[in-house]
Amino acid sequence: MKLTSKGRYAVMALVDLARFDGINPVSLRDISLRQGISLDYLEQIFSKLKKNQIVQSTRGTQGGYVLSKKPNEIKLTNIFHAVDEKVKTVQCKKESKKGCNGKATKCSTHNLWDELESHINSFFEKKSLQDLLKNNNDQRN
Amino acid sequence: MKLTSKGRYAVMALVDLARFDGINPVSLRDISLRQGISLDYLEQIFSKLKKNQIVQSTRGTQGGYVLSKKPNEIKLTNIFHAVDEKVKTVQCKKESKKGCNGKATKCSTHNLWDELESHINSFFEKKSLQDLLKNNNDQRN
DNA sequence: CTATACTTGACCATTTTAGTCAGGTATGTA
DNA sequence: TACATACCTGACTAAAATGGTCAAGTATAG
Repeated sequence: MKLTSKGRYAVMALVDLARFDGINPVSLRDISLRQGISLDYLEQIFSKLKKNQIVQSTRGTQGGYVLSKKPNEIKLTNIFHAVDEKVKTVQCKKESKKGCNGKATKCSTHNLWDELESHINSFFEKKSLQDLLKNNNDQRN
Repeated sequence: MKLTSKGRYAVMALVDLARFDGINPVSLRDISLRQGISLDYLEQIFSKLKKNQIVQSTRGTQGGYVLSKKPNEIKLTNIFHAVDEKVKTVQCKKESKKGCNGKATKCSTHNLWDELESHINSFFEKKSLQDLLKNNNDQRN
């Protein structure tokens, strides 16, 4: 099991965005430099965040991104969901109504993954961007 | 995030092993047929399970595998650990004592993954093979 | 002695990941 | 209006992980 970088980068970038929120929107270039994430990759990620109404963009000189909501209203679930970071436990290849993999019954581990998914999702439901900010006030880059 | 098949197969095979535990050890060939898992792949998996003292093997005709402990003593943690199924949250590429990725401080998501790991592991700590058997008494293949 | 079963290690096709690259479009400012 | 800045889109790709296969054994019960 693993978490991919895309989800981690999304969270890092949003924390950065929240922290440097001010008069002007924050440009991806700045985030790229501060967080050490490729600009091109950030654009891919922010494109998805925008589609999911987590951030808003302003074009033109001095443009950039702003959070759509307050940090405490943005749950990690929202972020991961936005960047297609799925908590996908290994599914049975062919799942029918009755069973898995062409068998007549469900495989013995079927319920297990369902439970695990709930368990993990509940973790991400509880955590908001605000929670991460609290722990990192002293970190400016 | 995802769980790989190896861990799932290991659990499925052990559930099968526990269920068909009898006078003779259970051969991998039987498990392979019942669970629809490639024999060669099962051998890889059981080699690791054996090294971690989760199963014991008997060679020769009518040989096979047996659980080393009772089903309620085998936690899922043990199984996943044995087959190298790590709950690896994405680590920072270069983590030093003070910071990540060559920076002076820890990255903003660092603690998050640690917490998540604990959260997931606690789930696997609670579940034993016995728990899975209970839910699947009616499933004979 | 031989069939069965475990053991080991090399190998590989496919998929996913983590980006890069190229070529846009939109807009604030001078 | 020009132009620099910033967002936007989609195609492409090297490297790693995944999910196995294949070959060649060794050990032992009967």
